[in-house]
Amino acid sequence: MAVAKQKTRRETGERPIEAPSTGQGRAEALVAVALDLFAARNFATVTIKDIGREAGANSALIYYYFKDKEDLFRACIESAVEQAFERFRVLHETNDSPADVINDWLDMHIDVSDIVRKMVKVSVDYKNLEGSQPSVDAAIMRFYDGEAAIIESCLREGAEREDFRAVDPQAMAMMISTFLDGVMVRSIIIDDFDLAASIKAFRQHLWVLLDYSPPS
Amino acid sequence: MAVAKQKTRRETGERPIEAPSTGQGRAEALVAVALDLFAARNFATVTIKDIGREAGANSALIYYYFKDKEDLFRACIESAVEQAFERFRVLHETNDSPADVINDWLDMHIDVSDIVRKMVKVSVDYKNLEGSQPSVDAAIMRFYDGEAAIIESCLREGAEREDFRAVDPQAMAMMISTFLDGVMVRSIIIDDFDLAASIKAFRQHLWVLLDYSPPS
DNA sequence: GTCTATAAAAGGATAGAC
DNA sequence: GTCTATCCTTTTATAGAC
Repeated sequence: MAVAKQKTRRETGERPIEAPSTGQGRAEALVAVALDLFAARNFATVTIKDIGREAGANSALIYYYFKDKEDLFRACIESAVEQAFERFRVLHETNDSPADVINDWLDMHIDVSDIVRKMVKVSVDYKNLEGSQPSVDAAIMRFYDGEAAIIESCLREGAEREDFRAVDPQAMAMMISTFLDGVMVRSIIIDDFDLAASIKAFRQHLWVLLDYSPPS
Repeated sequence: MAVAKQKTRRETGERPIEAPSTGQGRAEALVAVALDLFAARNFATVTIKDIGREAGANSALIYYYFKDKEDLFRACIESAVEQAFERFRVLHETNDSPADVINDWLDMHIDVSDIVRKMVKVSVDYKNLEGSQPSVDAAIMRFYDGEAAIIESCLREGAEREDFRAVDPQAMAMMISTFLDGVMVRSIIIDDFDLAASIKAFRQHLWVLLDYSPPS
């Protein structure tokens, strides 16, 4: 079969990612561990026992906190969206100029690319499950819609302030976020893909499109 | 488990995708069927029996033509790359202007998006298998390198002919193909994503970057 | 809450008939 | 070449002790 299989901690001598928690917080710890595994492999290849082992708990315990494997997976997706979105929210609350927000935004995709990559990976994987759960679909769309809304508002405000050329904000926002998704897949497919360089080059092109001269 | 499971043809009343071939061509037919299934779901969730059923053959027959499931999967990836690349090659041989080639290129991603999408999906999935097969890695890289080479040569030639503004061809080619990858993931993740509109909007932005006025 | 033990099912792979 | 039958392993999920 040769599906990549997680080695036991005993085999590798590694410590578990999180100190084994008990009681309160255990569910969250399981979700954190499972998300990492699901993102690194996928729903089908990660076993309940892998998750239990990595979390320092017995696999049967998972069924105490979650209905079944899919229920845990849903919790993972929602957690990933939540994490990624939280970063965005913080960014959006700063009162920087539109150009600064877009800058930070792109930087964020460099700095915390692993969170966004996990989100993309797990979202794709989710489409392999039958019976899309409304709550999960909603979570994924909340991420994408939220992303679009933030970029769009920057583009609008930038145009009003005459920092940017006036463009169709919706189309431009779509292009930006689609490109960022592309960066994430590339970094999955191609081992030595230079994510940071790719995003930085894109930024330059974006400024040209917006007719914006960044302060050197 | 509730992983999306292919219904039998008997259950759905559907006909098999290809008329069941025998002898010569059987391996190719198996690859074609398997590629569709692997792209629609993924390596782990598609079973040998699913493939046999859909191909109108007994699952044991697969082991006559292929060493194991992974061997078949490799053949699928190579087939997907081959198909996608073949389209590219034909395009590149036409003697249109650089702008025309880029235009056709983008159009091609609209027209045969399913082939490219399959390639992206399967390439991502491939990373979940342990022990990357050099031949598969080579096939995937051949696709991406080939893509980059074609776009780059268009950009260079366009700049020479002064159709385009002179830009860093490598960086620009990378941006274009990364965006196209982004379009493919989006169309996987978001059900009602308008792939054609997204690529068309991108084309307009691209012309701005290249300072090119397309003939209306 | 957490563990041990195990039931129940599914899937990859093979032997051997035709 | 293609099929039938089946072995063996893995994996999800549960029952029940602690």
